[in-house]
Amino acid sequence: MRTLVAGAAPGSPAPSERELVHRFGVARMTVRQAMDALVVEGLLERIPGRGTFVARPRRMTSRLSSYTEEMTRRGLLAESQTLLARREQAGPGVARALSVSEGDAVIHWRRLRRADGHAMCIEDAYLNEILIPGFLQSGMPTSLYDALDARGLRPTWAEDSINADVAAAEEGEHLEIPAGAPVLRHSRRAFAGDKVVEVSRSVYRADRYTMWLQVGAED
Amino acid sequence: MRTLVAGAAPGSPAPSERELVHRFGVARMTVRQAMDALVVEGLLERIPGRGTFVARPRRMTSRLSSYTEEMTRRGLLAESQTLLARREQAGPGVARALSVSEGDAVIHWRRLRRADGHAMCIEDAYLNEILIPGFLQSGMPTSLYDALDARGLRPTWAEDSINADVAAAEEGEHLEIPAGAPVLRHSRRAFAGDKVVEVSRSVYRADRYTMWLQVGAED
DNA sequence: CAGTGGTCTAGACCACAGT
DNA sequence: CTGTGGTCTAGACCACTGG
Repeated sequence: MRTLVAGAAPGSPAPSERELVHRFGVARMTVRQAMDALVVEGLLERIPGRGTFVARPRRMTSRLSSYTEEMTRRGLLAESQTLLARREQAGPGVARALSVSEGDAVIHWRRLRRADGHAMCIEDAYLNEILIPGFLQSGMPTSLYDALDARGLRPTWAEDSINADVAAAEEGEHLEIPAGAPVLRHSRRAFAGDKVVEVSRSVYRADRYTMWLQVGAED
Repeated sequence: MRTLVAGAAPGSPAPSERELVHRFGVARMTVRQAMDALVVEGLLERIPGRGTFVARPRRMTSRLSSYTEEMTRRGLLAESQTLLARREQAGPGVARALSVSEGDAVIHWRRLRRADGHAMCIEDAYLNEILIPGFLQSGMPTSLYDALDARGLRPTWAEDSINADVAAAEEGEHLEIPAGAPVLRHSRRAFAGDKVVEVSRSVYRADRYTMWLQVGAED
């Protein structure tokens, strides 16, 4: 049934409901229910009195993308340098954010991230070790989200907070900016289903990074 | 029909389809279609073999909200002081962002925004005068988004960019911070359908404002 | 005008929950 | 077992579009 839409160009007409009734020998309500599913998926568009058409792809609500994906999209080469990767006991803040108990084992992964060789941000990621046993031993992956994906834990949504601040001294050293230079701080709780799979705090050089996002959905 | 769901607690059962058939004297397909609409809206949840229930509110993909709505949600009183409201000719940047031609008439509206009486941000909004004729003459509304809504132009999605910076001298005067203090800059192109209805640049005091958003969708 | 989607009827059989 | 939603049939009338 989806084959009707498979490679069709946006705007091209789909077969009419009554034609599909004859072609498949089913009732029109049945045809309509099948097409309804494609309409809510955004693959088809009905226009009363005219017909049903292949919809132009709807603008997506901002998808959750990793640093690597984001930089690649900007045409930059993403690199990461691990500054720290170890097992820790969750402190009160991290425990609450990860929805674990204080003292539970978490993985703390700090990376300096570069784009085209230039220091861009420092990211502190915290992961629930229960969800990804053996993560540290298995060799650190390049992309955290890919690694989570391989375990069926790719985050699909997140709660983010963003604010402006100035760099602390040690942050400035890694980012190659003076202490007190403006930075963008980005905190994230990333979810797969209703499980928190990642909590992270990132600090970006304000002179090199502007966050882009699309909010809300078209229609 | 929605009254069936109006004040009901999440998880409470809705009347069964066959009961509604008897109550309203319509066919079951009709009842199902009406309920289907509520299901896709996320108000009802079907459980085969058990019944239909009032759904727990779905986590929303970040909705587009105005400053007023956002502050209200935080429990703060939003206030606005108009610093400037006039007709201008679009410069190159604003023209491109608003998808109009350079020199076309645009409305420029600058406001100092407060929360609980404290200076929070300065917002420069640009509107396409073609879309909202007589806007300046009709008395400035409190909420821009409400005013657009009344004209059927409530933005449903936007392209945002966010970065960190330091306050310029005149910004600092309005925001009551020294020049050079950290600020969050937020630019927005807001759309209703595929029409750009608002282009804005806001500058927030970093010490008072953290942006919160939810990105991606559950499921 | 003929063709389209939008809506509706009055039944039917199925798989599945709970008792 | 009964009741639920899931699916389906074979029609029907409507409002709208385009030629």
